Amino acid sequence: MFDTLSIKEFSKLTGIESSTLRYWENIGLFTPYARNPTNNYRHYSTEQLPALNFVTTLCDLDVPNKTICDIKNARTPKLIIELFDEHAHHLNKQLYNLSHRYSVMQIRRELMLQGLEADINELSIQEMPAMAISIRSRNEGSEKQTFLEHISETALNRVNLSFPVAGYHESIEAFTLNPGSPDYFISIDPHGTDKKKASEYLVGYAMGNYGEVGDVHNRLSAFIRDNKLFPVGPVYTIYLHDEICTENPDNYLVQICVEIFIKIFDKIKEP
Amino acid sequence: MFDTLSIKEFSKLTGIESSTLRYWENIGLFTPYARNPTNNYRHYSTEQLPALNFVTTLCDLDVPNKTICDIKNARTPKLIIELFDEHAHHLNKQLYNLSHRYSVMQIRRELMLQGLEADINELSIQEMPAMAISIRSRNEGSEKQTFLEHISETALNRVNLSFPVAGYHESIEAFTLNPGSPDYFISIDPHGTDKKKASEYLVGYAMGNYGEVGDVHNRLSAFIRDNKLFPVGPVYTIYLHDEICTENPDNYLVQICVEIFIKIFDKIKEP
DNA sequence: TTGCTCCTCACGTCACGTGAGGTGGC
DNA sequence: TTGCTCCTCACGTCACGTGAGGTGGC
Repeated sequence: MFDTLSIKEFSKLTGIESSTLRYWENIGLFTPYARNPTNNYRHYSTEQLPALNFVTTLCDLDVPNKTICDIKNARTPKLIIELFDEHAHHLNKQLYNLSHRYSVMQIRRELMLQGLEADINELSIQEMPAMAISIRSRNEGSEKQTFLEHISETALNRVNLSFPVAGYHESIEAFTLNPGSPDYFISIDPHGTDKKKASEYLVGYAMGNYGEVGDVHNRLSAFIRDNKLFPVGPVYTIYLHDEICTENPDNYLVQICVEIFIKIFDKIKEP
Repeated sequence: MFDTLSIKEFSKLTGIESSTLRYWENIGLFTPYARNPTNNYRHYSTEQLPALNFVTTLCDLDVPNKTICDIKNARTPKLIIELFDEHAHHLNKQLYNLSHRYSVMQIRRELMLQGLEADINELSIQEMPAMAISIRSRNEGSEKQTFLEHISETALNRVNLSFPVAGYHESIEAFTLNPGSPDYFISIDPHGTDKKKASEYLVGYAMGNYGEVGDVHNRLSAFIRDNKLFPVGPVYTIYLHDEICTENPDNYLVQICVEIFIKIFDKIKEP
């Protein structure tokens, strides 16, 4: 008789917990090579490693234990190919979901940090890099939606919702007129096919629930007037802090970016 | 008072099962907006969607319900960033595992199909494309390992094991001498950095447990002699059917590929 | 009275993990 | 006698799902 391993040794060799090995025996998934007749100890053998590999490989593919049991004694290449085909879709979906969640986490981390580091009482002119976004919907019709109405309408689409929400106003005038109802609702989505242009922006902040921006539109207008700026492009309202990181909507932090004209004179001054 | 939704309506809006909503209320994770005082029905509101988004976003990141409960009323950007940082590693590992499993499934599917379509009693000359592999270990020393010994020694490395095992003999002579103990053990790993060369191969098959090839080495030698072939390269023994798709080791199917010299005369004849 | 939606509460499920109490051989 | 490894068996865990029995308003 060749070498045989105790449950502890076999557990160490394979990385599978003793409790799991006992459970797998109970449900008939994987049985020890033999039992010691006097003390009833389990004995495993290295000859069983291929049999174990069958079990762990299918486990890893999220095939239920019950199914593995059922096909164990009847497995054929045809059957396993069919099983794989069934599970391919499932795995693919999981893979997509997981990478999506990872993106959500990363972009939210980034925005939260920006919020923490921002001087939220000041207005400033910043050169901002391009940022991928995706358009959720155009906000048109007789009654323009607010952020909350938009969120309510698209609640089903959880994939979209989990990326931070933002608004897009076509001009500073549109923003000033109705800060809470942008012309487009967008998502800060790193895989989005649209872009927030790399450009010079006048940047301000406001705190409050979705759509509430306090007096920031007045302060922005005054700043533009005083500094003789030329706001040219759209206005982005980007929620850096939202329900994910604070309970009280009064603490939501929104960044307002107004694209401005880069004065040619300043440009020339640069090296 | 504005519009309020029944549990069924809210479930439909959000895609979350009624039973889950009830469970989440039980553990204090997510509470309805109000209750009807007479019949005790739950009422939900669209105003709750951000609060729900907080819960589902963290759920999606595999944060335990208990943890979500605990931080719900104390969440701050700092805390959430810390939580994300903790989970980033976890998610990354999952992502890696999942894509690995997908690869395992795909390559196994491919090999199983090849096994099903092969005429296993015939020898043939085939032009085979390059195939990515990875070297598991060199098989050297006084006593050369068999496949089973190798599998036993590397059992802990489940990631490696789940790819199909193959052998690499440096020459047809080495293979004939000891078919069950190759010079290298390799994995059929689509992301491997090594390669089975694209070339013309003499291909045969054998059935049986790891290392058992019956008389195929004799048949290969005879074929080479009769057809005046020049075996130049290594010999690959690739398990197309193994423990994953059949219980009885007698049914394992191994493909033997002997790289042969492509006669220049034949080459010139091609268009 | 009949449907209908909702309610509570207990128990089931899946794949284990834990812990109590006991055994065999050095 | 003391450790040590192993045993069985019952119960716990996590995040729900299911199903029985009952209620309120049309």
